[in-house]
Amino acid sequence: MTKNGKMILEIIRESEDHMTAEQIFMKAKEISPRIVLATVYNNLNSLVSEGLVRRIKLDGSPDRYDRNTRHDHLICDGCGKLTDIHLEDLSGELERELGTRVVSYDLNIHYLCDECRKKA
Amino acid sequence: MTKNGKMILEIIRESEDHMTAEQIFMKAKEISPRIVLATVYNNLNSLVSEGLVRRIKLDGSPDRYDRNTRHDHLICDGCGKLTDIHLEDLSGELERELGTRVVSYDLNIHYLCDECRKKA
DNA sequence: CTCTGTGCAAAAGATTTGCAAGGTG
DNA sequence: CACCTTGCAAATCTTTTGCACAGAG
Repeated sequence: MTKNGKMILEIIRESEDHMTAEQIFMKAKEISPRIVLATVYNNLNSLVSEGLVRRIKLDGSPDRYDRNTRHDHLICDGCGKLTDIHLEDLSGELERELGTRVVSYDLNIHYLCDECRKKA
Repeated sequence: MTKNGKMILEIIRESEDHMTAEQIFMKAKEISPRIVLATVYNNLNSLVSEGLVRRIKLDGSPDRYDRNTRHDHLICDGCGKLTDIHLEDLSGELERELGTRVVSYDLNIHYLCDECRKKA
């Protein structure tokens, strides 16, 4: 793994929230000012295909990147806030129901967070 | 609902597969040759926010549009094939676990289809 | 007559690519 | 020396927007 790759993985692992490529790029520039956005994208693509990083596709905003430990996502339909939750792994159950090997799955749950529920 | 809106909804409802905006545009042009891609996008956005159509975001290819009946998706990581499956509704279970009202959820299961499994 | 959807062209946003150069082994 | 990542700029692809007009109510 390259220096830039390591740095980007580290940035993602250390971050509390789910960063966009742009945000990762900003952080990376603090460390290595000559880095360029394309390099961040290249590395993100590698990290995703190696399975070290997870890409989250959202409606109406750029992709987010997340450390790849098994968990699910709670998405507020009001403000777009994205939160990690740790539900039990459904893979076994899904495999039984489907009768085929499951590589992985994405479970994104849409809800309204407290603030947005109050407003509505 | 407008004429174009109805037509586009009809195209999506009648289609077996999960079409891109471009493909919907092609079909729409057969019916109404002066229609323009932007109009298709506008209508798709309306249909999605009215909840009549579901938008599926994929990695590395344009969004797909799907009739909005509760179901889940099987995505082959080899060839990208997208299939509908009908698992039981998990909303109740999720609400119990999360202790909050669930608006909806997306469950996308990654696997390898028969052909891709043979190749691998 | 007014209002909203439409066609059109152009813009915007996100991501990818081609290429030359640089660093590492 | 050979290779692969990088920086850079430009391209690409998808989707959105501004505007003038047409058609429906």
